[in-house]
This record gives sequence, structure tokens and C-alpha cells, in this order.
Amino acid sequence: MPMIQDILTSSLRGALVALGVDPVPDRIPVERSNRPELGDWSSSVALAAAKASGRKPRDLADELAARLGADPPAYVAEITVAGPGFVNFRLHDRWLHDVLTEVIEQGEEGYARYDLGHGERVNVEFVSANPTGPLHVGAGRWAVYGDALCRILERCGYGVHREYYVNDRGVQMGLLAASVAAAKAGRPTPEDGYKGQYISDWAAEMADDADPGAWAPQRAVADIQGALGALNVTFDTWFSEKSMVESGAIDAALTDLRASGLVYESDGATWLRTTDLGLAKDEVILKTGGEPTYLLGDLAYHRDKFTRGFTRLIDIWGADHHGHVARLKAGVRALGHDPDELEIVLGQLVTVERGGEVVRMGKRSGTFVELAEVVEEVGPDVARLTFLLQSIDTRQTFDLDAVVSKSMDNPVFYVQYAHARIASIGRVAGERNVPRYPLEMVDLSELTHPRELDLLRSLGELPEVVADACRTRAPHKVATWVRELAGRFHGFYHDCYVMGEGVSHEQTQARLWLVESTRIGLAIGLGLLGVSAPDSM
RNA sequence: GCCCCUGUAGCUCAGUGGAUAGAGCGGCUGCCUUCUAAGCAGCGGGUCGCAGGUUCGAGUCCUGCCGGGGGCGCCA
Repeated sequence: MPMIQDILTSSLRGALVALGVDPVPDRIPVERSNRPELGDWSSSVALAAAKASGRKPRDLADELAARLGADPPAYVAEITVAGPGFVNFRLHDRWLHDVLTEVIEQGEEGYARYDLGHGERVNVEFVSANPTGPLHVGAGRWAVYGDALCRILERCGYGVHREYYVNDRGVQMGLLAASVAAAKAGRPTPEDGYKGQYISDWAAEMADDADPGAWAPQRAVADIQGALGALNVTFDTWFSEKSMVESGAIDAALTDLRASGLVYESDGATWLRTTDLGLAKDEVILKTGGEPTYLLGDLAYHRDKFTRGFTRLIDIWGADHHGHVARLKAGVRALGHDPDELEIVLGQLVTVERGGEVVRMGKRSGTFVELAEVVEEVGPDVARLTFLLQSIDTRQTFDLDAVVSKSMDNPVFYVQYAHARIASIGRVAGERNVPRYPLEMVDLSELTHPRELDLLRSLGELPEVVADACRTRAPHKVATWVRELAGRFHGFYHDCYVMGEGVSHEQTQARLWLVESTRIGLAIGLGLLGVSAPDSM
């Protein structure tokens, strides 16, 4: 399909040159028409180049159409001019039939696989919630977004490494250990401690001679891993913050920072002169007493990631960490790295509602809904698509009642049902001994119904959708596309029988292949979202 | 005060600077004697927050204002 665009672009360029337009615009817009009655593709170049050509847009469009019409480019059946000066191209259906062939030839593995990354090694860090308790529902957004983005990056030629940063050190860890220990001993929760039910559950679980400081974080990590596993989200590395104290990585980072000349002592603490790096104020890296701050640990961690050979780091954070972005980037620069190699994606927060009321989330107060509970109730597919259908840039309201009680209406079933129907067609074809001939023996020009052509149009867009979703870090674009393809399939399924009375053998063959190409498209799209593609429902 | 995200149908949300702004849910109405009705089709529903600006052309880009969310810790 990009081929079509290239053909039309270069034809238009040639025609503009021949007409003496000077200068010819660098970019010649050729887009899919959203007005099917006017054509399949269209170009607005006559509007943009009118001035340079010394003609009215409409006149330039007419001349372009006449010139191109004299010797039409490949696939082009008709060229017309409409509106203020759009040049519209109607193509032979063959261009869509060629899409089908391409999908089948490249298959589930090969179709829509753009090499944008050229094997670049990317480290994607996501979730990284503190191991101070179970994950709450909102964390599911980062888990699912991050995982889907990784799948898309992989399909686009990046070498992806999924990583979870475990903040198993610092003030919050002390509070967690103290909270569990207090519960164990039957004492009241310490000030600012964690009060959730899970604290007493864990206290009961913990052996009497265990060290709460070591045991509790491990228990939390196990819990988090379980919840993420249920969502089909796994990581290559669980990176412990505490391990960097023992390994000397924190000291190494500190040494590098000192070498930058931006470190000084004041008020008993050690500071990084981030005002020299464009920030409004300096940052503490060693607290009074010598304890590393979160920033220093995070800097050591990012230094370590670069050291491991990644040339691009992507961090996915909730918008509540916005204040940390400039600090971390400044610190990365102080360590001698290009801050542009660190890409931070900020996702807007999730509001959880139940019974029309906002459920306030707080691990310390203990009032939160666990991700694991929700996933157990609705399953990973519903949970994943619910998160993935919406852009990460908008605040999401996760309505528990709607997601749970109306999970049957969840769009995921609409999409999966399309896949199941396709599988069913295959089963019935088997039962009825309907063979499927090799593609090269099948006459695809049988595919002329608007429903059939719409399916192929969607399939033809998939490579661009995937590439766009990759570039803009926007998995929801794949989710939107998958829903559209499913919708078009259901329409086809309703209007166009594949087998049976009134369907010619030739039509059956062409439609069997159309259905197979649709299955491939659904499987690719769902695979990128990490949603299963069932054969029956 | 400054910084980031956001405002599109009753609700939840899509919408690469292009022509007549879409989908799902909800409401009403049709469609199961051929492959799964978890489906299809139709009807109704909009000053794209407001005001300027850039452009041949703005829901989309810029500025300002208004509303919502988040941030500006020796918490993480």
C-alpha cells in the first residue's frame, strides 16, 4: 500500500515538473480519500502549489488531471478534480487484491513489520511501583501500556529489554518493615505507616524469626509479580535499588558526578548544582547523614543502563512523577550522557470509580482496589483492552462496575468474536469438504463487494498504523484499528457468505483467502496488544 | 505563580493541517430456513470549552482566557 502512495507521489511530481511549476513542493501530499464516492486516494497538491504555478488551484488541478490521465499511473482507473482543487484517483480494485496477496505472502510473522529500529537496543522501564504493597488497579495502565509498546517496538525492529526498577531501599521501606513488624507484635501501626489489610495478612505469614526489613519487600515483589503475570506482563530484569549500594554502583555514580564539578556540600547534605543545568534549584543527592536520595539512586540506575549498552532508554511514569523529569535529565547530562537518549513517557493518571463514587487510592490508608482482584474477575483480555483503547495522554476513569458487570459488552469480545467466527468458517469448510486452493490459482477479482473491499482497505493500512503507533508511542492506535477491522469483518460476515447456496465456487475461494488475510490482521493486531485471539467463544 | 496533560454526541472515547467530524454504550425500530445474533442495519443525537491569530483550508498549529487532572520535597 505505501507503494501506491509512492506511485502517485512520483507521478504528480513528474506532472508538476512537466507543467513548469517552480518550485515543486518538497512534500507532495497523497492521502487516502475519506470520500469514497470521489475516489480512493486524493492529493491536495494543487492547492498548495497553486501560487508557485501562477494558476488558480482548480485550474492547476485540472491540468494535472489531464496530464496524468493521458498516461495513467499503475492501478489508476480514473482521475477527477473536485472541491477547491483536489485531484482524486479512483483505482482498479486490483490494488486491494494485491494487498490480500501481500498479507498472505508475508503472513502473521512478516506483514506489518517495519524496520524502524534497525536492531537498536532499547531499555523500557515501566510500572516500577514501590514494593510497599500490592499493585492497585491504576498501575495496570502502565503495565499494559508498557508491554504493548514493547511488543510494537519489537515488531518495528528494536531489540527490547523490559525492566522493573524495584525501590527496595529508603524511607518507605523502613516504614513498610515497621508496619509489618508492628502488626506481627500486635502493636499499633507506626506514624505514616501502612495500614492496609495486607499488612496484617503478611505479618501472619511471616516467620517469627524473619527480618521484616528483608522479608516484607520480597513479599511485596512476589505479590506484584503475581499480579503482573496474571495480566501477561513479564520483565527481563527486576533491578534492585538496594543492590546498587552493595555493588558500588551508587558510589560510582557519585564519583562521576563529583568529576563533573557540580557537586557541593551545604547544610550537612550533598547537592548537585542543577541550576547550572537549567533547573530552578539545586538537588540533594546525599541527605544529612549520608543516605542517598531517590534521585541519586535513580541516576546510578540510569548510568547502569547506559553502561549495559542500551542506546535508548524509555521510562514510563505516571504524571505524578512529572517533577522528577527535569531532575533526572539534568543528572543524566551531568553524568556525561545525552539527555535525548532518555525518553520519558508520562501517562495521565487513572481514576477508579465504583458505584459512581471515586475510590481514593492510598496504600498507607489502605483504601485501594487491587489490580489482581480486577484481573481475576474480568480476565487479562478485558483488563488489557480497557486500558489500551484510550490514549495515555488523557486521564482514564476506570469504572469498576462498568468493567466488571458489563464485561460482556467490552469491545474485546467484539474483536475476539470476529476471530472466532473466522475460525468457525474454517471448521465448517472442513466439515463440508470445501478445499482451499493455492492462492495463485484463485481469481481475486471476485472480490468486488463494498464489504470485501473495506476489509482490504483496513488491512492495507495496518503497516502504517503499526509504524505510527511505534513512532508516537501510542499503542491505542493499534487498538482502534483492530476494532475497526473487526467491525468491517462483522459487516462482511453478515452480507457475504463464504460458502453455501448462492455463492459460486470462485467466490468461495476468493473469500476463503479474504477471511484468512483478515485472520492474519486480527492476529497481528491482537498480538501487539497482548490480547488472545480465540478460535471459539 | 511556573511547568505538563486535557476539554469533541446524554455517557466513555477515536479523529496523519484537508472536502459532509466518527465509533461504542445508552434510547427507539427492523433482521436468525445457508458459515457462531457476543452479530448486522436504520432513526435520533454536535456553536469540536470561549476569543483572537497563522493558512487557499483549523477539531488538529500559535496566543490569551475559562474549566478539569497532575507536578514544583533531604517522599518515591
